[in-house]
Amino acid sequence: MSRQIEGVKGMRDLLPGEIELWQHVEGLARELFGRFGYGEVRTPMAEDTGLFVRSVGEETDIVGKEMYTFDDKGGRSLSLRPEGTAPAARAYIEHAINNKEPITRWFYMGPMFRYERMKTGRYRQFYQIGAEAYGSKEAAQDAEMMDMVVQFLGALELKDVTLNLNSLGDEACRPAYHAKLVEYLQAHREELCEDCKRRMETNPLRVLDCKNPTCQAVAAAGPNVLEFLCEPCRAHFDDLQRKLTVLGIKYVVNPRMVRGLDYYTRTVFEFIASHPALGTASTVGGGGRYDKMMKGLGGPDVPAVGFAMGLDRLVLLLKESGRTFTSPPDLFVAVADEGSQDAALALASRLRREGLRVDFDTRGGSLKSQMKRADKSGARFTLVLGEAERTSGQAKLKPMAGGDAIPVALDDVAKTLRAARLATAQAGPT
RNA sequence: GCGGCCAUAGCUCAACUGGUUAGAGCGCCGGACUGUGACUCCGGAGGUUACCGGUUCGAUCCCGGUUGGCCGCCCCA
Repeated sequence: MSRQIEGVKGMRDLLPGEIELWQHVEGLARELFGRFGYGEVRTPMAEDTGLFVRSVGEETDIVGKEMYTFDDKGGRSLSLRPEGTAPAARAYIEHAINNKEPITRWFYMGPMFRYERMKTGRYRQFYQIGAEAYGSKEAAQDAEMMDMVVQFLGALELKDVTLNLNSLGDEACRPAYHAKLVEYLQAHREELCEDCKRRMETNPLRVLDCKNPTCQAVAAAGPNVLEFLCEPCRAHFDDLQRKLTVLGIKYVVNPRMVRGLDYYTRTVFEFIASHPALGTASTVGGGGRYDKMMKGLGGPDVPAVGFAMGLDRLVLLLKESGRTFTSPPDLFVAVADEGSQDAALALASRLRREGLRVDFDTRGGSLKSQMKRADKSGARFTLVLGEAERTSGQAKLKPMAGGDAIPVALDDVAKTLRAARLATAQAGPT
């Protein structure tokens, strides 16, 4: 018995009706990021597994248990990319971009893959829009990038998104904090939940953002990462906050925000949305500075800062807002008699060549059924083409929303429709 | 990876403690109205009740497994 073939768990199809939302978000990103001087890059979906192990970190959940890893026929270990920063860095290094220009701004969008349990706003193939800025260690670069995200979320008209900010220090000051934190946690070991007892060994920073109330209390009373920052890190963080203020960007300093990727130094940030539809998937974007990663991958010693947003979650919020982004046809061409089929096909072709969106039922059928189809298509006007129109060269544009039909010469249809479209645009969105 | 809930038409859901031919609304197609959609009325198509197995005279219903979906934990986008 042949079983129905289904899509892979956690990977879904995006069909017309929904895809317009995705295109809207992607289009805004391309336009806006371009304004900030970011150029689009596309890297392969699969990379050498070692790339992620060395950048994201062997002990992270992402690398430790969420990667789609497989051997190709040549015996190489490949992994479907679980995030976009490492592949972009690899490309930057491989093409020796640092020798060509001092500052490089890149953005990317596309699918990422993580093998994990699905729920709202979380999929095994999910989509990110991200950006990376290479070559500047200045806080101004961090601020510019956050400004770009803020402007982007604004363009999407998404409300109730909070910017959370923190600094994790660098190789000069982090070890001291790390040691102090472990020492503190050891002393309070019995108050922590089971997970946190384990985290103490594997990744003590993670205890800081445990959701367990008791753990939160312990963490809150413990050493504060910001108080351990060395002078240069302190100055960088202060500078960043000053610049955000200059830009009018609101933020919250959250000294207990850590992130699940090991490559971050100094600045880390997250954009958190409060909409209930997201459930526990409230982080719509996040990123930070990774000044040491390039060198760690065997590349040049180039500082960088980057972020990624979850396109799936942005689309979810946009869907909740109830806004629609479909563009219905300008005109539906209906055929009154079989003898007019060819003329209708040719008319539609001509109008499309002139830039209009034209729908046309190639099956023909009764005029009534074509009218139903025209109604459903959402077309603003319908033109019925039959023998009478062909001989007279005159037709009528029937407004589907109601009102009087507009008489029009068959040669002037495009002109008339464009004028109508303009009139609507000037009247404002409805 | 752990815990809980769920799966009937394209969609949202029915089917009385296991009992003939699994229904409705919406949607789709056609007609009433043979050159004009929406509203109304009439008709039609569409199901191996997710899949596999078990209990039973008999399973959409009870049991087990598989697959998929939802929620919490974990983690993240």
